[in-house]
Amino acid sequence: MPELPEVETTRKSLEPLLHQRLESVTVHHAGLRWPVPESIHSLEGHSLQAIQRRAKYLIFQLDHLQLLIHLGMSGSLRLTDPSEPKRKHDHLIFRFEQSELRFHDPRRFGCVLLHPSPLTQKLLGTLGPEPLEGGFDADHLWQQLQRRSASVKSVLMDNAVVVGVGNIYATEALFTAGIHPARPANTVTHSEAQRLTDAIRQHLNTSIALGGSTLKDFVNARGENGYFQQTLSAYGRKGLPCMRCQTSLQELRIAQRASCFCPECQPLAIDSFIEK
DNA sequence: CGAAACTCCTGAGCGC
DNA sequence: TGCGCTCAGGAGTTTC
Repeated sequence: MPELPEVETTRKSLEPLLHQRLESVTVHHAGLRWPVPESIHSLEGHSLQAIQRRAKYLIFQLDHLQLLIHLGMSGSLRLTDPSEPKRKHDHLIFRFEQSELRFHDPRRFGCVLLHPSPLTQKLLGTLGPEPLEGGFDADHLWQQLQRRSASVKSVLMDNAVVVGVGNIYATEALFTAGIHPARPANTVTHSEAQRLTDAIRQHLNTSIALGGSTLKDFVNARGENGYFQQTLSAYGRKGLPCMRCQTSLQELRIAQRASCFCPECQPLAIDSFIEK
């Protein structure tokens, strides 16, 4: 699933398209998260000037027009030779001068939209700060956590608080910071918020440095797990020994999402963490 | 306003 | 070999 590091890696990998002219757009399946607009064809004939990322959105600047793409749960963008046969779930094909860009998304949770529009302005307008930029720090996070009684994990995953922290990074950051995922957000101390902030940045930066290795679904030609998956300490490790204390990891469902944690390293009871 | 449930979708994994 | 089931989950929408 594309997390922020995968989206950033995708952005960088598409730089060969810069300054190429978009010859045509072919829509094979318009039924994404929102319908692909007919006006997508207005991009034809324009040249790609820049590719930016905001949260998990990619924004393609084509002269004065902007294309907004979100990869959802299962989306990917691939540069291919035009002679390569279309794969199942290749929903859009952007034909540039030198190569083709194909939007592939089996689950169709992604979207391809022209920006700005009322919808895209709403989508981008409610986003919180980027986790790797200056607007995100312990003060900001702590203030946001203070006003919420929901679990700290669900607040971390709220895009209005900070963008780009999905289930994997929230799970890992909470483990690293030693905070139980079900802790009410407003019980998190400022120093814990500092640890969380540091852990979120650390995990995102590490993953970007590894090229945003695909996580759960990735298996290489020899059937081995992806490298980044082997660096995970908590996500998907229910029943396995904690890498710190060997205690068996447990799993909760928080806001409909699997949440693994170490009951020793991430205590929930108040007296447990006050002693430390 | 916040919180929690619900929704979209397909492929993988499993039991039979 | 294949059927039916469950699960995975980003994030907008709905309901309270």
